Amino acid sequence: MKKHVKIFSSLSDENRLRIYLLLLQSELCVCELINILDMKQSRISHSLRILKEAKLVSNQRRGKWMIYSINQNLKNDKIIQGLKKELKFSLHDLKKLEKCKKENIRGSG
Amino acid sequence: MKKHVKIFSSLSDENRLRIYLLLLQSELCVCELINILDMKQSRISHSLRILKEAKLVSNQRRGKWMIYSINQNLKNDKIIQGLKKELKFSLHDLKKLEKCKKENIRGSG
DNA sequence: TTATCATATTATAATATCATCATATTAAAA
DNA sequence: TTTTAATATGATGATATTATAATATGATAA
Repeated sequence: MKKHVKIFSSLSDENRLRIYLLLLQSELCVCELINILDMKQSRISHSLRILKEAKLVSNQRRGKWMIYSINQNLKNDKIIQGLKKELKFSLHDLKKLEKCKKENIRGSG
Repeated sequence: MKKHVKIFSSLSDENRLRIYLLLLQSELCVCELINILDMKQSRISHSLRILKEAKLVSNQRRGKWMIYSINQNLKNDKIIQGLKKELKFSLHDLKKLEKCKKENIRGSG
C-alpha cells in the first residue's frame, strides 16, 4: 500500500507523468529530456529523482550520459499495466521525441 | 492526462487510499468512516471532498446521512481496474468495516 | 420552533512541495 | 592536469497541502 501511495504521489505531477510516459516509449538521457520538454536541467533531475525513489524508473551511466529507463520490476503491476493502456501520449511530446532521436542530440555538443 | 494527474494526486495519501479501498467494498456514510478509520470528522470530510473532486467517488444524501460510494463513471478506466486487482485491502480496515456493519452504528446514536 | 445529530465549510498554523539559482560531482576531452 | 559537458544536489522563496478547531448548514426529532 505504502509503495503504491508513493507511486501515485510521484505521478501526481504533470511533468513527472510526461517524463514517465516518454520513458515508456524509449530510454532517454537527461539532456534529451531537457530538449523534449524544454525545462531546466535541475527541474528534470529533481523529477527523475522522485520517479526513481518511487521505483518507477532506474538509471545507468553510459559514458558521459545518465540513461533513464522504465523500471522492469513493475512489469507485472496491474496499475502500471493499466496506466500504459489508459494514458494517451502527448502528440507534441512524441514528435519532439522522434525529432530528438533523429537529430541525435545526445553528444552533438 | 490532467484527469489522471488529479486521480493520482487524490490517491497519493494513505488515508484517502484507505477510504477509496473501503468504498470499493461497500458504500459508507461519513460516521461509518469515522468509526472504521478512527479519524476526526473534518478530516474524513475533507478527504472525501478531494476524492470527489477527482471524480473517484460520488455522494448522495439519504435522510440524515451522506452516503459515499465509488463513482461508476470510471468503471472502464484501466488504471482503476488495475488498482482493484493490485491493491490488497488492509485486514484491519476490513474487520472494522464488518464490525461496523454488524453493529449497525449508523443511526445508533 | 428548538434541540440534536450528521456533515460541510472555514480559518489557521504547521508542514510539504515546487521551480529556480548556485554549486558540486563525475567523466571525458584537450 | 586543467577544461568542459552532463548531471546531481542543496538552499531558498513561493505556493500548496495538511490536520485541527471552530463554526455553519441541513435534516430530523422532540
